[in-house]
Amino acid sequence: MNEKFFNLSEEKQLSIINAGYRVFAENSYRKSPVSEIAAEAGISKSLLFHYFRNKQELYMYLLEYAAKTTYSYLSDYKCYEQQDIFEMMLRGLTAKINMMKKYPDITRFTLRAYYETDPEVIDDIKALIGRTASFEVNSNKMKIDPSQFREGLDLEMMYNDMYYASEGYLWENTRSGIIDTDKAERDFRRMINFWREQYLRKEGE
Amino acid sequence: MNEKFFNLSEEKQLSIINAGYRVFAENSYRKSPVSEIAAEAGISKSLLFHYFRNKQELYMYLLEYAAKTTYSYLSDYKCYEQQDIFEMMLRGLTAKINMMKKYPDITRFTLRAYYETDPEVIDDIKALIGRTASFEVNSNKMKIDPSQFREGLDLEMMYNDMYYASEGYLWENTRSGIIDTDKAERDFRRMINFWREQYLRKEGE
DNA sequence: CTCCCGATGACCGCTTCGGTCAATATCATT
DNA sequence: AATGATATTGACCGAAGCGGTCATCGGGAG
Repeated sequence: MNEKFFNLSEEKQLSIINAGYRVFAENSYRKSPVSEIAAEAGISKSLLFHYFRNKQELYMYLLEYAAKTTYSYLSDYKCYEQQDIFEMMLRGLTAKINMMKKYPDITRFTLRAYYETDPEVIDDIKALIGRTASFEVNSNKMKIDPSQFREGLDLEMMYNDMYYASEGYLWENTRSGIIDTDKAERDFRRMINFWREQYLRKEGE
Repeated sequence: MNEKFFNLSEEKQLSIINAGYRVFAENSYRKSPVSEIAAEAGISKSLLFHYFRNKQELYMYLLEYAAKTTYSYLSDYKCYEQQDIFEMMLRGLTAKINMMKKYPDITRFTLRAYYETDPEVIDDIKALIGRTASFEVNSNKMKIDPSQFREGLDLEMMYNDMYYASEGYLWENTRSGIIDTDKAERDFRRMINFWREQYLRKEGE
């Protein structure tokens, strides 16, 4: 790819990147027109092909950028260093929300990439997945002290409930395209407090 | 549309309908090729155009069929007649799961239709939504007796939690295309029992 | 043998796509 | 103002894919 892309203002770069995420998130790789990305980014198709040799290169740049970005957000918010599972949850969700503030469609893009089957990109995608997947697994490695929770609580079910509810909320509020990130953050805080109230052992029990 | 379509065996009709749901669920209306639907249904494109005058008519048939099917499943399982909120939840989810057994992509299709913007179909879609939306609203009309729940429980949060967790589970297990419906039903039962345990007032409290 | 009809492959005109390129607009330097 | 280098574009191309049509095929009933 052309190094001149990095000389662009961050704003311009962002508008291209986010246009790419939007279009590739909504259509399969093959049916995502480069022209639509260029138009949405406010530049001509020719110029876009000036920065990226072809469609495949553009796509792969976006994919790798997404992986790097996701990892850096997760690191910045110290999601996996928490011992308190609620705190971990909150940080993870806050990280995600803040990432979506800057890259509204990056999550949908990544997800669609995960299931992409086009022969032009599938090999590279799988390679990248294999290279990055190892980070996410250790979310289950947490050693949590059962004594802090209510008696008889099924911890696995608790985790499932919280995980699925978060995913469900995000999905429900993402699929229309735009999400009110501030409201989402407030809702998450409320939700996690609710879970604390529900699952944690009460004083004197 | 051509009445001869209804003379086909149910199996053949199903294969056409489900092929349509799959393709229209994965691409926007405009980018969904009729040829792909025909191929997946195991018939020629010409024959498909023999049953449906054009793409628009095929789409609208699928959409109305989806609305009718959804309504009939929800009715059959008596989802909205329940007084117990957990029972209502279970029935609603069971209905959905069983519908997906027969029509694996109908939910994704309906959802995508909801956000479709193509001028060729948008007016008809909105008309149909306006005609059918009135059914779904009354899920909130339930009069539930707060005394059966744990003291101080935020009922709205409880409902949100259950709703989003269900959506999250379905989404997480649907997006790959195939869902193990039997496992999903077992998981839902487990989940709802977990919620009962969590939210309901215990004996002697 | 023939009539009928379910079913198809070949085909058409049109649009859209990825990608190129010559030409223009922009701007700093002299 | 002239020059040259760079940023940016619109017009264009060949190929592919699209929705939709139609002449034709094949097989079962009479």
